[in-house]
Amino acid sequence: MTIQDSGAARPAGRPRSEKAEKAIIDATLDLIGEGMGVSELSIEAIASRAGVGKTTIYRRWSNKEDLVVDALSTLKAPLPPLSGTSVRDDLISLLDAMRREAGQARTRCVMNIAMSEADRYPRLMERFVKRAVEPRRQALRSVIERGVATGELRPDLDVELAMALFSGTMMWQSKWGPAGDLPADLAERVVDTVLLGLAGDRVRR
Amino acid sequence: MTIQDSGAARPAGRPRSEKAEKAIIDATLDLIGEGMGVSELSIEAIASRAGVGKTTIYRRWSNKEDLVVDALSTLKAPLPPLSGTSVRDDLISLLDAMRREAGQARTRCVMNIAMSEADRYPRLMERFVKRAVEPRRQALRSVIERGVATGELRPDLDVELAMALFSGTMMWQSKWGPAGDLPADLAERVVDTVLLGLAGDRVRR
DNA sequence: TCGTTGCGAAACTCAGGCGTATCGAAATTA
DNA sequence: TAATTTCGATACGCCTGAGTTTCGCAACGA
Repeated sequence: MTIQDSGAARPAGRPRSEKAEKAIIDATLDLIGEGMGVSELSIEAIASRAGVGKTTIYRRWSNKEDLVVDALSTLKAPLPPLSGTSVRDDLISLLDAMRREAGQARTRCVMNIAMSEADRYPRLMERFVKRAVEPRRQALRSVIERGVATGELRPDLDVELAMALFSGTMMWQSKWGPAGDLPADLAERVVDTVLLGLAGDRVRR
Repeated sequence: MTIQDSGAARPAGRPRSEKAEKAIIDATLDLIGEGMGVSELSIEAIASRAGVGKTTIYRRWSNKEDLVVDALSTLKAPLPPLSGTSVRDDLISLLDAMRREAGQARTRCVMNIAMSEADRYPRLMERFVKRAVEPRRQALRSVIERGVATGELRPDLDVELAMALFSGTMMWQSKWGPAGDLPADLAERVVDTVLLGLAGDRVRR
């Protein structure tokens, strides 16, 4: 029985530095947050930014894509708590979380990569979608389906189309809307506009 | 008075080949259409694809960005004719044009570049927005404003928000929607859903 | 015919980045 | 203390691609 016996036997030699590992991931996300695409990222720049030798990177990841996959996987997707009192309130909570995230440069840059480099790096996207996109999509779907069930939303509603309405509008605003932060009441205005419809009660088909 | 005196005096020597120029632009757009980002594009690949020497490129453009700016500037933005009979019909025409364009690989790749590389290549984007985005945006705005004026749309409608609703939804569908072509009736369904609202006549605020 | 300019092809220099190897120092186990 | 492994730093060979130069030929005006 040695002093250290937690789980697998610790191999001889100097242990790997967790600090270095974290610095590498952080440097990668930093550079992505400065607008670099995956192809512009260089291992040398990451090593330099992290204050680390290239060896330390290659000892852990065999190439750039593996590193980026891991780096993006660390991005959490903390969803806002939903009150559940009304569909309108929950939708506003979800969309307002999107609005706040769209104010962060890093989030915007990651979304850029997701939007444009999905075809070139399928492994990367697969994990990113599973980790970051799917939970949000599922939350939005649940709220909308509940609305249909409770009668707050039309019974014949196309749920997928409704999801595209909300997500697409917020995405569009963050990309092509007014520069700087999105207005604080944007989520509420989007939700009310979508729920009520552009025609108000003028159109009956 | 010489034989040739049309406008500026023709300089001595072999004239530049318009065919080569066209081949260079086409090759550039081809490569973009195959999913290449601006930074992945190489002058060598363009020259090779165009069947042209690098000299012939550098004689016309001083660097890659200038070439890409010119190449994207040649993309026309033919807007669909609008019947003007109803706002609903015109909206469907506009959105259906978006849907059809989203089916072309080249259009999707150009949009990818527009979405993700705007910050890195501001000159490129400035011209592209002016040439391709602005006309569509203006057409959509006109239709919506007309709808407000005629009473087909709510008088208190936020026009910019409405535009984001339509554009963002179509964009979202083309990027994250079902693989392959978008369904033929998508534009109509989006327009009717947005006009009527998700709540139907259930919500009065 | 002669001078000029454009053509494609090829060779060139230069910069940057990849992935590997080697170094002495540091951290750990035995 | 000895053996082992990682550390950051640095150098290395290699490749890609930018932008330039040179070459022999082609297309034009005079």
